[in-house]
Amino acid sequence: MKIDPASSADLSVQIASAIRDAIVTGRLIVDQRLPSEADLCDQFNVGRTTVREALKRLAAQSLIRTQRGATGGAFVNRISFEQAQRQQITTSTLLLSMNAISFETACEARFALERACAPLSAQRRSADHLAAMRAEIHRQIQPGLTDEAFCVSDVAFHRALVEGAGNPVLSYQLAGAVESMQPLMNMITFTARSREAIVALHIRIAGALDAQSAPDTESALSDLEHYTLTLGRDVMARHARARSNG
Amino acid sequence: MKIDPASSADLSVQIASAIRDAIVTGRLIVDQRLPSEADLCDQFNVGRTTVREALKRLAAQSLIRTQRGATGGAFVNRISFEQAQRQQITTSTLLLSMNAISFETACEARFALERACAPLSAQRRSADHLAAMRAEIHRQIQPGLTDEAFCVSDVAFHRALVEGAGNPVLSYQLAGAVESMQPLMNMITFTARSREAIVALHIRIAGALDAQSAPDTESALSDLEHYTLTLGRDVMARHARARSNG
DNA sequence: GCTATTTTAATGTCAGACAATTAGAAACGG
DNA sequence: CCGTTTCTAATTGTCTGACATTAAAATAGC
Repeated sequence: MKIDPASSADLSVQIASAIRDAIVTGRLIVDQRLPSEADLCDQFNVGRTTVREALKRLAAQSLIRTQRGATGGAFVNRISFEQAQRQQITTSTLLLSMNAISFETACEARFALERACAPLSAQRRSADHLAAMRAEIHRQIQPGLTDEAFCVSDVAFHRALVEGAGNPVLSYQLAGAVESMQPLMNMITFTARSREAIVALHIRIAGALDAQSAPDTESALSDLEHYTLTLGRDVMARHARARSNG
Repeated sequence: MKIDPASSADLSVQIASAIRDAIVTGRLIVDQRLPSEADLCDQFNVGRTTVREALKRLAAQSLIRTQRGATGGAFVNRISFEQAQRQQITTSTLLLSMNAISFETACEARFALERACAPLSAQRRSADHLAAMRAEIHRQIQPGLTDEAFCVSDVAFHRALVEGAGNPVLSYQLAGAVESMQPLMNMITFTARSREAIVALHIRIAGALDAQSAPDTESALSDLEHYTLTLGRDVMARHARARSNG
């Protein structure tokens, strides 16, 4: 592992890259201890500040974890699905909020991805998944439910659908994608009437999965997409009218 | 923005979280300049080292960028699709390589996701996308092509398919997912015979998209999935045999 | 042999200094 | 007055040395 002190790039960036590369290519393996900060200073011929900033960069990406104490140090971290998903969600959420993504585009992507797991979910969903979905449906018809709680329940419903596919990789990718689009979705405020329609579609989806019918699941999801899109357009139109009037 | 000096968590972690929160919730907006390091030291009542480590953590997530000089400082970064995707790919690649994901699981997820954009791609693909796919097919039948180059071309082919859907959000999610699974896919070494079969399926896919037929595209993709799975199983079996013999 | 204490090796934080970079202000020359 | 050069100031990047904190291991005491 070498760095180029003459390079214009910051030393801490170079060191972080060098170590990251060692991890990605497998030269450093999970749970292996990195040299101590002092050793790294010697190896790279830099001050401790610089080494530490490099390590913090890697820690921010969950590539390493650090431990204090006599037998402490920095260790290559086995990244978990949860950690990876959390990072993906913050990145994607910011990406979407900062880049003027239209509601139509987000909605289309979201349901396209979700439909991807419909056949698998229809085939494999367990009784537990169905029960989880129906529990969320039941929550969604409670009269006093706030908009926020409705949205949370909505996410939980769709997550159960995704989990039903029984593929952790798919769950990871889809749940992250769906969740990162949630803020955009949440711009829709739900009238009593629209909640009713959404719950009706949720019931259709749960029923289709219960019957293990992939086509019915997909068509119910498509209908939900179109309905969501309609709701979104209404909200946009109302906003536009409000802007031009006031 | 406040931190708790009594908390067990590292100060630099707390400070990074506080600033991250301000960015995610929109209290700090894109291109806005953060206070200088010295100001942040005063605000949080910590040393400069601590502030700097917090900023490096945020920089590692592409949440901020820093600039030296008189009017320099740390600025909220507008994260680009490319940046976000690069991060997602390194995270996902490590996640998969570190968590004993079976080839079957990865393969299933990969093609499920790719099939998600088949209908959109069939509907919207431009002549450019078709041309790009056919160019890759042409490259793939070159006799002297290395395995590596074949894989690269394969990724490019599928990326063109995904881009054909004309949805940047979908492209971002799918291209990242597909690319992060590539190392697993690359374990397959391609015989001349298997290349031929794969190219034939690529031709079918391109043809289906040319004809704007979503069902044909999906079925060709499914066949490619099954064929890839077969290849993968063969490789695994060979490896297992080699291990038990040697 | 068990418990309490000390040692030790590591990371976490601080303070102060200097280097490097960059924009803008000031000085200068035409 | 304008363009060029030089200086200045603000800011991040790096180094050094010190001390605080933590946690495991070695040691001492009983």
